[in-house]
Amino acid sequence: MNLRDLRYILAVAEHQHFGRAAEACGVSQPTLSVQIRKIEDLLGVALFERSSRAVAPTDACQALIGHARTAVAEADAMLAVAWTLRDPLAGRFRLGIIPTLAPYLLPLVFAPLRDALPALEIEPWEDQTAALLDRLRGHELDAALLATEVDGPELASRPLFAEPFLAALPPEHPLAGREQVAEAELASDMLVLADGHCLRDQALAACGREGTLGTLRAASLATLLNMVAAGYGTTLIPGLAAGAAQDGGIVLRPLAARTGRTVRLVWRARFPRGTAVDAVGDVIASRLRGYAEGAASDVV
Amino acid sequence: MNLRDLRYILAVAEHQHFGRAAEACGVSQPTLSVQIRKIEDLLGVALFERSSRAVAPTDACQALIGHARTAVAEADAMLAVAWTLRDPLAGRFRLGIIPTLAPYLLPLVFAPLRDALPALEIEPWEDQTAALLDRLRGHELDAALLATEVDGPELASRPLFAEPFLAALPPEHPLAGREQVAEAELASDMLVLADGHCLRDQALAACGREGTLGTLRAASLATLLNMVAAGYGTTLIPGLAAGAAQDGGIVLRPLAARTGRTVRLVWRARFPRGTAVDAVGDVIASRLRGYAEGAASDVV
DNA sequence: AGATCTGATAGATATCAACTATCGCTGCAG
DNA sequence: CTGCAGCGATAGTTGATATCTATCAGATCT
Repeated sequence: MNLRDLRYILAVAEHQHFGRAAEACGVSQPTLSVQIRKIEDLLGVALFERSSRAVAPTDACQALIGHARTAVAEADAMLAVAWTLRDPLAGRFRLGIIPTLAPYLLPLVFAPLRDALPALEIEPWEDQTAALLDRLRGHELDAALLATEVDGPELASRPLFAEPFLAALPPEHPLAGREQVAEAELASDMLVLADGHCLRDQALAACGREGTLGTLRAASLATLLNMVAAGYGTTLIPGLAAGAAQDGGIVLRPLAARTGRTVRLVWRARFPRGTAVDAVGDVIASRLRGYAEGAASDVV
Repeated sequence: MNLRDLRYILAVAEHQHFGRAAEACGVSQPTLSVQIRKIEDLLGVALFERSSRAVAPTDACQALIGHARTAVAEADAMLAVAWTLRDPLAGRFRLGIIPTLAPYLLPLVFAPLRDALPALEIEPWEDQTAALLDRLRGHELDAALLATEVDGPELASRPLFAEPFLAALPPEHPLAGREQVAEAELASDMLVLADGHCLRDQALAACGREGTLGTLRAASLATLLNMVAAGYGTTLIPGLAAGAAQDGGIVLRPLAARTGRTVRLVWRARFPRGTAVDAVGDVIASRLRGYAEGAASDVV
């Protein structure tokens, strides 16, 4: 049995006339005659009593037609819903963001995203890189903003913008007077984030350190900056966080080698809504265009 | 879009695996791949995200699958209901009966019909011939028991049994002493039913009269018999009414020429449930078999 | 009695879903 | 790191069938 068959039944029942029903269905009258006959054979019951002047639905038809109507209506509803879902730039878009990026990037891009993609309901999800990748692979996220490379055929990624690191120093620190700071000079008293933050590994790598110094494992950049402001050491922060850092009596200095990280958009290679991914990436990249070239502290 | 397509979608969504879904649908895996792709093109949205190890339904699929499930369930329900309607000897059967027959025939055939056709819900409808034929043509009756011939290609009929007429006389009537009465002898003082009763015309015809005598237009046989018992005249009653007539101080006599009427089952020639019509006719004819040959008054 | 309207039928055609065979990709294991 | 296995996609063919046009047969109306 076929949805088309059900539509034929409904049409004949409605018009009580094969010719007009056929016209309403956009087929020829013999088509309808043959198909109705086939359905009757299939169901084992006569649906219509034909005479030369009228077509009357049988009791059996009356009993069945409600189901037919519902089935057809549901199928039509499905098409209608699908039509509203056609726009790849509409609907929910779950976007993962790492914690060292979210508080500083989201305020920048949220309005541009809403303006450029009004139908796209972006749901940010903040977590560390590994957790985001797990959720991405598990179809719990549609894309993620990371600061690391990803490999494997399963995921695809695209760089959005470069984010330079800045040295964060207490005002009384010996290096605070410099115009710029060499990465290796921070190694001796640099404070870092807790395990799992990509920034932790990147900061350590930038200074040429492998292991860890001291026992502090800050859970957030805010904690780290407060510790620096209190004179417990130095740290290395991503450029977008400069605005937040300047409030608290901290000296920011560019790095001699302009070390930084690249913020990337990552998604499953097979994710069907590539258009939405591209659009989101475009908006963010365009908002941050020229950021790395300018002075980190005043472009934002 | 097709109900089969919807079943494919449901299968893939359930198994999250094209091969197993194909097996569940009884088709090959390429069939499923191609069809799912076609539906996706038709809907304009991706339903599944395929990777080499897993098949995951998209958000769009989640939004659509409820409709698909309902549509398929309704179609299945339709088939199930149709299966219960397959038996032509089941369901409602609206049977018209003329007033001069119903009170006497129904008590005879109701139990046999119920025993022979337990699933057939017979709904008797009592009215005069013309009204029954109207309802029959208007699909408001499935068949009717009449005592007249019907013609035209629209209706078909079948004789069930012959019903002889009897002369009903007041005990003091001159003819009451006879063994039998000649039809023409009743003409002078015969009382008849109101217009519209076929028995009225048949009684008049049997006595060779065309017009009407007197002003009485009895609405029922019971009225007529009471009038006869009261000595106002004679009448002619159908044989099956003999039982009712014998109670009331009336003399019944057979007619010399054995005049009578033939009770027929009438139905629309195109009525699809010919099996039910035949069965009902068989039961009634078999119950009344031999009736006309026996003595009218004691066979019943 | 002819005209007309109805649904049914016949035969041809084109669409399409199904199959088998095979490919390409991915992940695992020797 | 290289075959091996699993999975979905693709190609090409075949068979079923829904559809068409043309026509028939029955019934009603003028």
